[in-house]
Amino acid sequence: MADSVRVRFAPSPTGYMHVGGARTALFNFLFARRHGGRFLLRIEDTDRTRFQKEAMDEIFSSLEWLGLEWDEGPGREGDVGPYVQSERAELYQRHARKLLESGHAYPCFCTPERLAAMRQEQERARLPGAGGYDRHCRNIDPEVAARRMAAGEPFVTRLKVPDDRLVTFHDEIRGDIATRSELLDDLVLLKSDGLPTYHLANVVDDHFMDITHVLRGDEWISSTPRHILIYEAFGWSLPVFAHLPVILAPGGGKLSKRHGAASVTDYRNAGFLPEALVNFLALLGWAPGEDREIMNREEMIAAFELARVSAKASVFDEQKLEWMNGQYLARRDPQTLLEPVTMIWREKGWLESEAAADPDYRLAVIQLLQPRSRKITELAEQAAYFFNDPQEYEAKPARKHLRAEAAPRLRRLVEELESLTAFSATGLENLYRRLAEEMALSAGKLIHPTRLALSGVGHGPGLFELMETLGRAATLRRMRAALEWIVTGEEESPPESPDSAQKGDGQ
RNA sequence: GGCGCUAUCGUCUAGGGGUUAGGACGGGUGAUUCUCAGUCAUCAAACCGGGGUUCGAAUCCCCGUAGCGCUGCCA
Repeated sequence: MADSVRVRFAPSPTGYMHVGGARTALFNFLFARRHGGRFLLRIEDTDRTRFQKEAMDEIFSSLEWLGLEWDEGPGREGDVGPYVQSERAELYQRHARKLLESGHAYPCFCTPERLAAMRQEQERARLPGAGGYDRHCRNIDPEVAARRMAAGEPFVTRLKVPDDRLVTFHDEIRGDIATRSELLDDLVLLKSDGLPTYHLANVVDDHFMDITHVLRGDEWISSTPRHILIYEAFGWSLPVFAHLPVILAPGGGKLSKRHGAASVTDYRNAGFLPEALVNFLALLGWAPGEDREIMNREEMIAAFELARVSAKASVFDEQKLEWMNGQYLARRDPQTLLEPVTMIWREKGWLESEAAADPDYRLAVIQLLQPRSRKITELAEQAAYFFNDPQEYEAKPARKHLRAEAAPRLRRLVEELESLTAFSATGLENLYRRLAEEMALSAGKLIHPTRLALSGVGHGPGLFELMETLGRAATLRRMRAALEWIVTGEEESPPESPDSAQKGDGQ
């Protein structure tokens, strides 16, 4: 199985785990599974100044939450580890030395100051086609260079980029891409701190980790010719390349925290389900070709093809994500929602009552709200009246349904409800229908005032299910309170906005 | 500035020389119903511009324009 597929996701632990990164990881994962290959995780932490421990933890927890299990990587050692680049420094140094010895690279003693001045000068002169390192150290006499190195003078190792070469490679998504080598400058392979740059580490690792397909963000397209030159310098064979399109924010531009949510953690906290986020991300830049949208993991794996990945950047449409999340939320086993939703309720301090302590009660509430919520947070927030009697009534429906004429009807309902034997959804519905007929009213004239009395808002689950869940005691208590409110004529008081109960995004 | 990548409804996309240019989200309308959500039905909504190739171009080629990326001892 020497030539079976091996792909990797190689994030750098320098910040939060962006959904774009998650999508790259997902495509790698799907591709590996599709071909019965291996999905590796490699941590690219060669920039010590930008390294963040929390970022590393976030990479792990985000991938785990999304269910993107890596076959090899930190915590799951394979034959080609370690999988953290800072632990492989010696390997890169050895290979940089090889290139120095073979004449493919040379030491560069230029100071950061000189390089900055050089760049400034280039900028000023606006040299067409130039730019990049000016090869100042490329032709230092080898003897001199060796002496300076031995003397401990700091240096970096640079690749000796050949002149006048056409560097070509095939991208599985975009086709053939060609670049003239003289447009590439002599890039740094090994930094003066002894750690490799991304370019060197990436090539060396992909080679020794037997990576067969490099699927990465398209910001790497212009680096790929450099990487190819490095492969050639070592005499190594090339992996297959495929550059994935980027994910943009709605206005265009990078999706960042400024747009609200950008990281996997943000979406998790906002109440999204991992399977919904995965499904949504999969469809950003890829389409199975049939008009399918909702797909589980196995279906996505079975259908995934690189040839069907788009080359075009796509905009992250949160509304569609919400719709998709709602689809998954409605179909979720309510039992699996109990824990996350309870957590939110507990934070809100809604679980004080005896009824709320009962998991069966909470489960019933979840089932009632499930089909009318798009996010876990939204579901949780909608449940306020299941735990506390309404303190006020939504103004608009209250004006309509809690008028003076509703009072006698509510009074009658209270009487009947006190003695109703079957306090169940069907029993309640029968009662309401019967009374409506008896009183020569439409059922709505009874239903709406009751809903207001019980929930304080004009929308929500079916009234009879609501009553059954709330139970007789709470139902009667709330109806009497509403009656009191009507009688004491408080109707002018609540100047609250008609839809103040909306607006549901978790904080 | 240089180099590169990209370009179908507002958004995600299907299609790839001859199609009523299809689906989904969002929006409109209607049905169901006690409200909301859901569901179902239905409507509006697109081939960036200009040249070329061709009997015929959204599709192939070129140019332009726009967006994005790279141009670091960052990844």
